[in-house]
Amino acid sequence: MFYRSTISFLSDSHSYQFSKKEKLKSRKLIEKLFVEGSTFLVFPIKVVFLIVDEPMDNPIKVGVSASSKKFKNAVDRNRIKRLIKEHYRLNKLPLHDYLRKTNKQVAVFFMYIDKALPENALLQKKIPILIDKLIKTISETPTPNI
RNA sequence: CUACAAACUCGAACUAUCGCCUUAAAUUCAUUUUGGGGAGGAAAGUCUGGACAGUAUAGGGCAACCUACCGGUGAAGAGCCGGCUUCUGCUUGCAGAAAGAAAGAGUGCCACAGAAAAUAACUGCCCUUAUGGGUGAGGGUGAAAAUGUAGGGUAAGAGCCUACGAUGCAGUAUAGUAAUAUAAGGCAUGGGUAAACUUUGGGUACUGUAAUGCCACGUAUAGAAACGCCUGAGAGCGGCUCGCUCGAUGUUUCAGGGUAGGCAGCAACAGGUAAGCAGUAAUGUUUAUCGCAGAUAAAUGAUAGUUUAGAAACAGAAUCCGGCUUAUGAGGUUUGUAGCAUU
RNA sequence: GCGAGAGUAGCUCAUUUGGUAGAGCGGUAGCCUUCCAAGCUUCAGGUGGCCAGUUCGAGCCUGGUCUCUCGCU
Repeated sequence: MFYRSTISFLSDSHSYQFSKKEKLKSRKLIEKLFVEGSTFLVFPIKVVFLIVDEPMDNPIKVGVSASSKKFKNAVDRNRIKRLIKEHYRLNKLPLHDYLRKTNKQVAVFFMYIDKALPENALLQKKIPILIDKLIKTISETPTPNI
C-alpha cells in the first residue's frame, strides 16, 4: 500500500529501476571508497560514501554487503542484500533529484551490521531516514577541488 | 485406530503491481518495445572417482602414500549389485557387521592377578643319593597358559601309542566362472597383537577453470647486490640420490613501478523424461519426446490477496559429470515398538 | 577453489609411546578471627564434542560426523 500511493503521482515509472549501471562494480573504486570515504551509522546499516570527480556513466554507484562471519548461510546473506536493495530502489528518488540538481557524483556502500536477520518492517522505516541523512551529509562535506 | 522411531518418496499453486540476469527479433543508434528462459535434492561438506587444460616425461635405486575374499557393473572409484568366509544377535534360519593378505622372516608390547605372559624358570613328581639325571601330568590367576576326552603305557610322566573329536596346511576327487564347499586319506599342533613397526602382492608424475589461449591498455631498454659466460652460474626429471638432458646482453635475490578491462574456455551431453526388452540385481539397450541457469562485488526478489494447512523445512549454481556423507516442514508408502478396541 | 589445526571439571590448561584422569583459579563445609580478608583442612564436580570400529581393555589407535580457529590463491 505504501508504494502504490507514491507511484500514482510519478510521471516516469522507469526511475524505480536498479540496473547494472547503478551498481558499484569496479574493484579500484571500491578500494578507494574504503580508504578515503567517510562513514555514518543508521542502525542496523552502516553507510560508506565518497564524492567522486572522475567521470562515471551514472551519477551514483551503490554496493551492498552482509558479513559472512555473522551469517554463515549464503541464503541469509542473499536475503539481507536483496531486502536492502529493494528498499533502496523504492526510496532513492529524493537522492537522485538532489544529485541531478547539484551535479555531483557519489559512490555509496551499505553494510548490514546487526547479528540477527532483519525484519522487513524495520528496514521499511529506516531506509528513508538513511537516505535523508545521506543527502544532508553530502551537502555538508566540501567537494574536492574540480 | 492412535502415538513414536527408522528408511524411501515428494520438495506448493494462482492473481495483481514494481523490479533483477540472460537470450532472440524489431526499432532507433544514448535506447525502447515484444517474446522465450532463469537454483537443488542435497546446489552443502570437500570425503572420493573421472572428464578437460597446462607443465613435464631415457632410465635405475631409496623413501613416501594408497590399496588388499570372488564375480559382475561402469569412463572410473575407498562407488554400486550379487555371492563366499568369519563374527554378533536372537525368533534357529533369518537379520546385521567386517581395514576380510602374512604372527613357520624379524623387532616391539601384553597393566593387575598369577609359579610362569613365551627363553622356558619356580614348586612338584620319579630314579639315584653330599650330587647328577628324567619329566612337563598337578599349581586355578587371568582377556589369553603346551589341542580336548577316554584307554594303554611308564620308575614318574608325556601325541609316546590308540580311538573319537578340534584347529591349521598342501595336494587329490566331485560341484561351482571363481572365492569356496563337501568327501576320503596324509602331515602338523608352546598364545595374542599388523586400526604396533614391519613383510608380501598390486598401484601412484604435479597443478587446478583465479587452469589455459588471444586481444587491448600501461610502466622503467630504469636501480642495487651476488654468481657466471663453456675449466659452466643455473634449470628440468617437483621428496632424495645416481645418472641423463638443456644451458649464455644469462640466472637469483632485494627495493620500486604498471595493470587488475574484454573475448574465448562457458553450458549438447558418461543429458533428462516416459514406455518396452535383457538381467536375481547393480546396470545395459531400443523407440518416442524435450532443449533445461550461465553471473563476475556476482541475477530468482519485494508488497498485497486467495488456497492447501493459520505463519512451508533444510537450504543458493560459479568448469562439468558419477558416487559417498550430513541437514530437512507437511503429506504419502513400508517396517518396527507401545497403547486401546473388536473378533 | 585449495589445505592445516583444535575440542578434557564452571574457567585456564596437564595427561609417552593403550591399563579405571590430574593441577591452579572458582564452588561447598569446617577451623582460625569480635567480623572480613589471607591461611589451614575437607568435600563435590568429568559417560574426555558426538557415533561407530579395532583390542581382554580406548582420552590415547582408526573411520565417520558436528562445532570452532587459522592459512594460501
